[in-house]
Amino acid sequence: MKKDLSTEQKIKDAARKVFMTKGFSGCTTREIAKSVGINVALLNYYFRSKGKLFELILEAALSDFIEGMVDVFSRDLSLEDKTRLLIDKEFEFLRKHPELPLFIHAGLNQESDSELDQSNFLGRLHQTGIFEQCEQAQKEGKMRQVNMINVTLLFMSNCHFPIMSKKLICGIFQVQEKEHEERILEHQEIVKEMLINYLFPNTSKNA
Amino acid sequence: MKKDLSTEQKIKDAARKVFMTKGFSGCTTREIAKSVGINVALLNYYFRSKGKLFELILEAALSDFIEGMVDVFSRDLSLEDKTRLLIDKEFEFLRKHPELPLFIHAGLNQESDSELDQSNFLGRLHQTGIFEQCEQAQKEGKMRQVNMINVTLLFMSNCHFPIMSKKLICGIFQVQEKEHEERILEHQEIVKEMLINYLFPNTSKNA
DNA sequence: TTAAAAATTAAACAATTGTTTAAAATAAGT
DNA sequence: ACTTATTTTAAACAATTGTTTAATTTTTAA
Repeated sequence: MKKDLSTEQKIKDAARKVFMTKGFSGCTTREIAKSVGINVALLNYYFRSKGKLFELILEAALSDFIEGMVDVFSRDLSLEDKTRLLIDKEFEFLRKHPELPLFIHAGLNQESDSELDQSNFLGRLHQTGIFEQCEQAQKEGKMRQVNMINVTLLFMSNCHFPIMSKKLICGIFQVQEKEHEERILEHQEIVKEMLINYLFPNTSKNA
Repeated sequence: MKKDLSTEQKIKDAARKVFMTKGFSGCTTREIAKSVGINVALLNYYFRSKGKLFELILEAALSDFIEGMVDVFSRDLSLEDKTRLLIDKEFEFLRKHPELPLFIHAGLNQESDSELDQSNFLGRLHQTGIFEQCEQAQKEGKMRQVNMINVTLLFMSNCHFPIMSKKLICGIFQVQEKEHEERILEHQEIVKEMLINYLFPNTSKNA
């Protein structure tokens, strides 16, 4: 149905999959090459080194995640609706890419110093006007007075952590994958209600 | 002042530090041995292999974390007070061991199948009577009807994630360590209020 | 003191690592 | 058709990996 991608893209796809599940030092260049069906040397021909390839994948993963936020923030919606939509979209996205959050955090710790600033993710977020919208709502007393970093932490904590802690939760509570999925589904609703209630206390006193 | 520990313990301590910051496949046995000041072979003399040593450290890390919860749950306090105390203790603990959450999650993913059940963490939690206390409170309408897995997720998400996402947050928002610490300090209060309000909606309508 | 046990080391092991070199195959351009 | 780039490979490179063996030092105990 698909296929016939360029060799360069096929390597990227394979590297993404392998790096995601095993981490940078948890896999070998030969492993990646083998999963594409090419020679190891070709990997260094397209990308200069294992490290360079990894940075590329990590950067793309981070971008994917940020763009998801930008997409929601750019819409013409109330803050409450944006919050709800963002949480729903994020859970939906993470269900398809559950290994992403752990990969990003482990990956950032791998790199000596995060060259994360050059991507200008903050700029991308600013462009959406989300910060002004929050500032305005806070001025009008519609939104709780909370720093935007803390707002981001609230959102990310409650969306990302439940997904990335699957093994821990299943291990501690001795439940199977099936029940975990149900709990996550319910958690999605819990998080929406809790965050909306906390961030916009006046407008949503009736649950 | 201290020192004079057994060689076995010194290896464990060094391994913990190295594994925590670099992960299992991100470091070498020689690196650990060197940081203790011993020969590589001695590491395999006390612990049979790198993998065995790692499992030991991971197990201990998980235990540390669970025991913190058990300690709080075992006290004679109301659920609200236990929640507040648990969050405070957890943030305090994580400030001292910020690399712990990421280490645990990455470590669990490293292992083929989590032999996490044999530790009987669930049993340790049950012994504290926390589940009965919650069940009782939920029956009396004092606590929101939420599955204990979801309660745990709420607690862990909001305590662990803010700490483990330090590099990501500092990278995106272009802030230094100092400001991040301030945000975390504030976040601790935010999480306490938000969780208390959500889990015990009737008793704490006045913030 | 001396013999057995435990702790520690140096050296070697085979396997694997990321990367490079030089040759071969394929594609493109004329 | 022929020459030149481009893509791909096989092989080798030196370095590093976890682990083991055998010898040596240190401790224990009789």
